[in-house]
Amino acid sequence: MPRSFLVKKYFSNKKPNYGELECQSVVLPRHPLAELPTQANGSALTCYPTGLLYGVDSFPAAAPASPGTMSPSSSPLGPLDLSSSPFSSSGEEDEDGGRTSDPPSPDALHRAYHCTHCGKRCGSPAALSHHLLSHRGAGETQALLSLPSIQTASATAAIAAATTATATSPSSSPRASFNCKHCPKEYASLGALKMHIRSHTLPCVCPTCGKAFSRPWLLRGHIRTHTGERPFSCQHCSRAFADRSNLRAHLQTHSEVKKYMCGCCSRTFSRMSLLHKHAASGCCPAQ
DNA sequence: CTGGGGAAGGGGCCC
DNA sequence: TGGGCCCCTTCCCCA
Repeated sequence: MPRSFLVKKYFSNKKPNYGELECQSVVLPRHPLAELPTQANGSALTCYPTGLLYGVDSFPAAAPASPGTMSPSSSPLGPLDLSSSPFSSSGEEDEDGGRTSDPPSPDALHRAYHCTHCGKRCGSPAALSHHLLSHRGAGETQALLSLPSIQTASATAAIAAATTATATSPSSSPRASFNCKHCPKEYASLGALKMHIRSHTLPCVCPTCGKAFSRPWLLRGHIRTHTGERPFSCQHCSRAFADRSNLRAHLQTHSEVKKYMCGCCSRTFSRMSLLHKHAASGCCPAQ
């Protein structure tokens, strides 16, 4: 999920204050990515990823082309000021140190329309998206329909092979680029590419059920589904959650004014998915 | 149909 | 450079 348009680190503030979770306001990008076909469901991952078929991610790898860069003013789904929320812990706005999905500033948006490959300036996200296609060679868009079997035990070797074999410099790019061997994605750093490749090799295997994950912490979260551990408790009710993001979503249910607002009817929702459903149901037929 | 919970994916940042 | 953690987002399922 391209989220690079989210400038999360305006200043350093590593430790989150979960008392502020309820009063965060976020951008409500209504982007077509939500309608893109998704990858294999969970059941397909319950065994080693032998012979997995990976769908072609035809979406431009460069995040700025994501519709998420659209100007908030262009969307009916605008940010919502929740300063009046009854569960606001402090009443101060944006206390989270920029870790929210608040709309990027106009200046940031302006910068987002620059091609990360050649620096070309585009007038709109769509123009940038179209321009980015010019950087994509035919070979890059090949579908990986027959990914070689990769046992998790050899994941490290696979990563090494993939990175060394794919660290290339696109002919049209002024700087080094690292292309994934298994999908069309490309990254500016080797580390980012290696991180991505883990999503193909899935080196973290659950000892209980054998399900494989790309990151150790993903595996830890999964293990909680076996152990029943729920370390994230709601301060407003007795509920507890295994996942912090789920707690964050739950906290929205305690707020009278949810942070995802429909720009047409001003209804608010606790989750963006609910807002998307609402929009798709015909509230905003022009959108 | 809507709202909410559970589970998971993945990029970015910090150490 | 890599691990750990951050956050956001999505899908699925159920009430």
